[in-house]
Order: sequence, then C-alpha cells, then structure tokens
Amino acid sequence: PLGLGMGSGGCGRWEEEKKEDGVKWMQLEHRGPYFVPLYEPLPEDVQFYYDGKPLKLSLATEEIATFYAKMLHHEYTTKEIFQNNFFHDWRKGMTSEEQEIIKDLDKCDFREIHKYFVEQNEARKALPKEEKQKLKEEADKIQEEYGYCILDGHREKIANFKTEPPGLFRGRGEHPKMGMLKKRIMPEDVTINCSRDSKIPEPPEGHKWKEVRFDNTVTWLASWTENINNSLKYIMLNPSSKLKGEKDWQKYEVARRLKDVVHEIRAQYRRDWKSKEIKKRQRAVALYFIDKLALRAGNEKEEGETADTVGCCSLRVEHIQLHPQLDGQEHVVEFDFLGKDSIRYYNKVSVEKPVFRNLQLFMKNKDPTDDLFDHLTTTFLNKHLQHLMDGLTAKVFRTYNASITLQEQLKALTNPEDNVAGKLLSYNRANRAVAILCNHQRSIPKTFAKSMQVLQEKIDTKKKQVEEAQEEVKKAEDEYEDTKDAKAEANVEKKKKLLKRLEEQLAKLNIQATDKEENKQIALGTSKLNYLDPRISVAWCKKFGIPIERIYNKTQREKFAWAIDMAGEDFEF
DNA sequence: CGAGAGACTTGGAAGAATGTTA
DNA sequence: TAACATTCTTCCAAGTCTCTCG
Repeated sequence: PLGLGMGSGGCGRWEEEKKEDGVKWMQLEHRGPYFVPLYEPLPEDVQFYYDGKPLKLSLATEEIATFYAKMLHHEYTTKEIFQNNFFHDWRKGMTSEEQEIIKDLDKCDFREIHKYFVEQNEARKALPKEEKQKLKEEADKIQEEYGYCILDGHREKIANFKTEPPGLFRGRGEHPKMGMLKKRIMPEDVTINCSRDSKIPEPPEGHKWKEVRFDNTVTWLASWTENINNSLKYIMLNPSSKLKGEKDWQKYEVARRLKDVVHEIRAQYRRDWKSKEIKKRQRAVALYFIDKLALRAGNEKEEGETADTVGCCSLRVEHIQLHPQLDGQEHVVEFDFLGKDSIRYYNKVSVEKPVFRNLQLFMKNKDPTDDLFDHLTTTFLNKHLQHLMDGLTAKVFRTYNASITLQEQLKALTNPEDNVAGKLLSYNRANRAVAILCNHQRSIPKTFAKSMQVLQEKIDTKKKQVEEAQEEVKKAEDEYEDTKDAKAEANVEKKKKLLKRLEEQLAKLNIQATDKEENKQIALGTSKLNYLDPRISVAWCKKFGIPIERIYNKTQREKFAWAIDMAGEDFEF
C-alpha cells in the first residue's frame, strides 16, 4: 500500500533541492502507530493471594498487578518509593470492593503470577523452529506494514512505530516517580501528522484519532502525551533516513566551524575570568568547564519531579571541593556529582589559577546546596555562544571536543605496521579516550570476571603451545643439521610456519584481553553514535585498509551512509 | 522576560539474535 | 546441540535548546 522502496545508496541522495526555511518535507504518508495488543486475562488457575487467601481481581486491577508481578525480582520493587507509587496508582484503578480488601502491599502475594510469566517466557523460547519462524514472519509483516513511511518519494524506516505498552514507570537513579502507572495509549490519545493529500491513516476499528494535522515544519509522524511527566512522545524516523542523516551531517558541520573559532573563544573566556561583572565571570568559568571537561549545559529542572542530577550551569557548591594543593598538583578541583541518567561524574582536575580564585569567590558565604553559578542560566550562556558563532550552543563543544579527540588519538595511536587487529585496538583506544572524556560509563557486565578468566586461560594454553612449537622448530633444525636432506628441510619450514601462526594467535588474544580490560566500565556506543563525526572513522578505514564492517555494524553503516558515501581517506575534521 | 510547551538528540539497560564452546 | 557469551537491536527515559505566550 505504501508503494515500492527506493532502496538506500544511489548517487545524489545527500544533495537534493533546498526547502523553504523551517519546512522539513513536502510529502509524508504512513500508517499511523501500531498499537500493542490489549491485555489478556490470566488463566483461571493462576491466582493472586491477599493475606494468604486467593482473591479474584477485576480485569483492570489484575492487569496492573501483572506489571508488578513481572518485576517481582527486580531491584526496583525493593525500593520504598517504587512500592508506594505503585500501590497508590494500583489502588486508584481498583473497584471499591477491592479497595476495601487490599490495603497493604506486604500482604499481596504476586508469586504465582510471576511464575506464570517466567514459564510463558521459557515456553516461548522452547517453541519448535517452525513456530518461531511463524512468529517471526508475523512480526516482519507488522514491520513491513507499519514500520515504513513515504517521505518526499523515499520509503523510509520509522524508528519507533509501536506505541509504548502500559507498565510501571522505571526512572533512573532516585526518581521520585518510579513505580507509577504508565497508562495504555489509545488512538484517542494520538495526534497524527502527515501530508494533506496523502492517504490518511485509519484508526483501529471503532476508534478515532485525537487529531490529524498537516504540519510540514516538524519531522514527527505521530505524538501523544504520556501521563508520568505530562510530556510529549513522538514517532519519528529511523537514523538511517535521509532526514535524520542530513541533520546529523549538519551537526558535525557546525562542530567543524567551531574548530576555526575555538582559539578566539578560549582567549575570550580567559579574558572574561577577570571581568568586573560577576555574571560574565561565572559564564566564563562555566564555559571553561564545558570546553575542558565536556560537561553538559545543565538546564534547570523542576525540583521533586525528577532525580536530582546536574550539569555545568546547575552545579551546586556541594558538588565541588577545592584543593590548593593535591597529589603534587596545584589548584585542583574535585568534582563529584550525578549527571544525566544519574551517572556519577567524579574527577580531579588541576585548573588555571584565575579559575580557582573565581571558584573560591563563587563559593564564598554559600550553603552547600546553593548554586555554584547563581548568576548564570543556560539561556544566558547560549545567547552568548550564539553571538560568538552562528549555531553555537553548549552541546557543540561536546561534539567538537569528542570528534577532534578521536582524530588526534587516531593519528597518535595508529601504527601502519600493525596488523588489522592491532589497528582496531588503536581505534578502540581512541574511541575510549572520547568515551572517558564524555563520561560514558556502563555497569560492569555480570559475566565480566568469569569471561576474563576464560580468556586468560586461553592465553596461557596458547603460550604453552607457542613454547612447544619453538622446541619443535629447534628439533627440526637439529635434524636438518645432521641429515641435510630435503625432507628435513621441508619439515623445518613447516614447523616454523606453525610457530608463526601460533604466535599470531597469541598476539591476537593478548590484544583482545587488553581491549576487554580497558573497556570494563566504559560504554563506547554513545560516543560512536552521537559524538564522533563518522567521516573521521571512514577516512581512517580507507587510509589503513580496514573494512568498514570492522568498526560499524549494519545499523551503524545505515545511519552513517552519508559519511561512507562522501568521506575520502584524506578527510580532515 | 520567564515559564512552560514542544521538538528533537542523547543515554544506558534490557531483550533478542547470533556466535562459540563443551 | 544445549548452554553460555557476545553483539545487535529495541526500548524509552532524560537530556538540550527553541519557541510561544502572557
């Protein structure tokens, strides 16, 4: 129904006619969101117990109970806030009779329901091949039908074409709303956006859309308001789409423009450290942090609505400690705060003396919970940046510093003499330098210690094999020494070849172990996907003859198709 | 101009698919 | 070929930044 795909690739895809200012598309046609299936009641023999006695729940109450039951062994359910929020919202959904009975969460027994879902999961996994195949085909059919749209004549993949299922809200960190009920999205909640003359998507049988609009100044296909934070959610295009790709390209072009003026900007904020206006001084110190440490801007947040996290402009006095002297360094600032997603930022940095002096000044006569930059807002900072360079905002510094770091590190670390594995280690190390700069962390994988041990054992085994092979070579050589016959000579060659192969394998394993260890707590994905100009990587691959598949998987290659298309080996960020 | 709405990017974790090993 | 580990993909929360409105 949506017509034939145009495929990706093809020349000229990244340069098409200019659109009017603010206009994002001329044609947009799609099927609307795919609605997740409605709730299916539990079988009769799967029971909920209250105070030790089975209790048959109404459909709505049962559905909410299953949300909790599914998470029963998750750490979330041990948290008091989670329990309270859940219980509060659950009770709101109960009939008055149920409300009369169910008054204490501790008396609720979800274990049988939990067990049921665990078994369902296992049953699904144990399904025969053909059954699995059938399910796969059904999913593919939905993907085919709802997963694509037509935008300006191109068939484009949609990122999230399904509505989010109802469930319990899982915030990150100490989120005050964790455990609250996330409501089911109905067609009546959904606003559709498409082009006026397109085939307007049909709402599901018996339903209607909240609204249909024809706004080509935005890129979303559908939207709804979620009930936890009362904010909008959107259905948008996949990163592989032309629309997103061009935006991505543009982002890196802005960052490249910063490269030309960054020296001047740095000189200016150094001058501003001495400004008579406190506001300017705070701005200059904050900008120094944003530039040097790749901190996020740090918008103000509504207190009590979200986890207590901060960025640069929202740092509080309690988040830094000043050490005139520390570990042989001067003017050390010790940062310790929770950033985005409640990821801890901990860093000790030696700063320039005027910065240190200014910080002392900003902290004077303040409580720990007072804002460090009390005269500064992100709006004020960004206004200033906009004035320094068209399109410049705080986040551009993160993009710029990330990309320039990758480029420099690749230059410094890549040894042309290395084999592919060695070069890839260098690439990962360059990537890692960026991830560390941006504080992209992950929790240590559960199996880390074990798999590290397995790898170490492999290395030990391989070492022994290498030693044995060395002796074999020696033996063969001795024999050749004695006999001087052709057969013995051939044998020497054979043993040497074997040794060489084993040594290579050992080297590869050692590289693997190094890479793994260094990567223990570092998440490379975010920087790779969002901060590193892909043209740097493409150029590096071309220059050193590394196949692009070794650094980008299929999804990443699709997202970065524009860069793979356009970057030559001499690309400079 | 300041708060809130809106649109879009960025983020780690969980779940699914795939690869490897005993 | 089952069990386990690794990689890929999906999920959806949480940021940034601009725009709008009183």
